[in-house]
Amino acid sequence: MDAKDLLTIGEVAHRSGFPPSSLRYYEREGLLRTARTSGGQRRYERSVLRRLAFIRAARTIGVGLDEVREGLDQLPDGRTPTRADWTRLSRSWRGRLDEQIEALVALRDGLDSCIGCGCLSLQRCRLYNPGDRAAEGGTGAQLLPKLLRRTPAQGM
Amino acid sequence: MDAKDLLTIGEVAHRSGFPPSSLRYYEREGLLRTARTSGGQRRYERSVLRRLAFIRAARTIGVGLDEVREGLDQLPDGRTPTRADWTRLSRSWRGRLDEQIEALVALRDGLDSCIGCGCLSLQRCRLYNPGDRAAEGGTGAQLLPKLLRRTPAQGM
DNA sequence: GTGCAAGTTGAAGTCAGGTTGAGGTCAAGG
DNA sequence: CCTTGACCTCAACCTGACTTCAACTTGCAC
Repeated sequence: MDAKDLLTIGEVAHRSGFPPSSLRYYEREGLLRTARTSGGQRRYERSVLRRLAFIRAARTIGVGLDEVREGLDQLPDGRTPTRADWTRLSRSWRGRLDEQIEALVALRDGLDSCIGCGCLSLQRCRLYNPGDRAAEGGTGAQLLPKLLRRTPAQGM
Repeated sequence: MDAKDLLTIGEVAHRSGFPPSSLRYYEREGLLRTARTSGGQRRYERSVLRRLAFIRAARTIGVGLDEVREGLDQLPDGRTPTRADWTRLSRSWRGRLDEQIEALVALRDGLDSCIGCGCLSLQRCRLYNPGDRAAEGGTGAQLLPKLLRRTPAQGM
C-alpha cells in the first residue's frame, strides 16, 4: 500500500484487459476513482483490478454501466470490501442470469413448436406473438428482457 | 390479392406492433418492399405481416438487421414462401439460441462457484478471468459471444 | 539534461437501430 | 370543394459505451 504499489493506466490496462480509453471513460462515469501524481497522471490502487473484474463480469452478463455503478456504490467506502460484500453484489446477478436463461429457453421451446407446426402465424404462434395479442395491442410486448438484445460491441 | 386488400402503413403498424417509423426504416434498410399509390403513399401486401413477425422474432433473439435481411433475401421472390421456407430460416436461429443458452449457463455456473468461493479473483476466478489469462493476454478474451451483450433499446 | 514512450485533456466520431420534427401532400367523408 | 387525419420526405437527433484525434505534458532512463 505504499505509493510504490500504485499502477499506471498502462499497467492497469494490461492487467485488466480494458484499454486505457475505457479506464478513463469509467472514471468519467464515476465507476472508478484514481489518485493522481503531482503531474496529473493517474495512479491506480491494486484494488482497482478487482473492481474492474467486477465490471467486466457485469458487462458480460449485460448489466449496464448505470447499474454497475449502483452496485459498486454499495461497496464500503473506507474499508476493503469483504467477501460478503462482493457476494451480495454477485448474487443479484444470479437472478438476472436465471431470468435470461429462462427467457431464452422459453423462446427456444416456442421456436421448436413453430418449426414443428410450420405456422409462423401472427394469430397463433407463441413465438411471434408472445402475449396472444394478435392484431390488437399497440406497442407490442417484448418477450425477452431488453437486456438480451445484442449490442454492437465493436471494440474489444 | 385485389388492390383493395392492400394495407396502409397505419394499419400495418397497428397489426404488427411496429411503429410507422420503424416500418419506414426497415424499408430504407431493404427489409421490406412496398407498393405505392399514385400519390406516393405506401400500400402493404398482407404478407408483410408475416415478414414483420419474422423480423420481430429475429430481433427478439438478438439477430441484427443485416442478418435478418440476409435471411429474408433467401425467401423465394416470386411465390409465397412455403412452410419449408420459413422453417429453414427459423432453424438456423435454433442453433443460435442453443449457443446463447449454453453461454449463459456456463456463466451462471461460473458465478455460482464464485459466490461459493467468494474469490472474485483476477487470478483464479473462471467468471472474471475466462481464459485463465491472468495479467497476460492483451485484449481480454470474451466469454460470451458479442450477441449476448445488451443493447440500449430505448424505443419499444 | 535530453529523448521519447506513455500520459493528459476535451471534443468529436462511431455504431446499431431507430425516433422526432418541420414542412408539405394525399385521400376520403360530408 | 373542403376539411381533416393520415401520410410523405429528408435531415437531424437519440442512447450507450466507447474510441479516436490533436495538441500538449510527464516521468524515467541514459
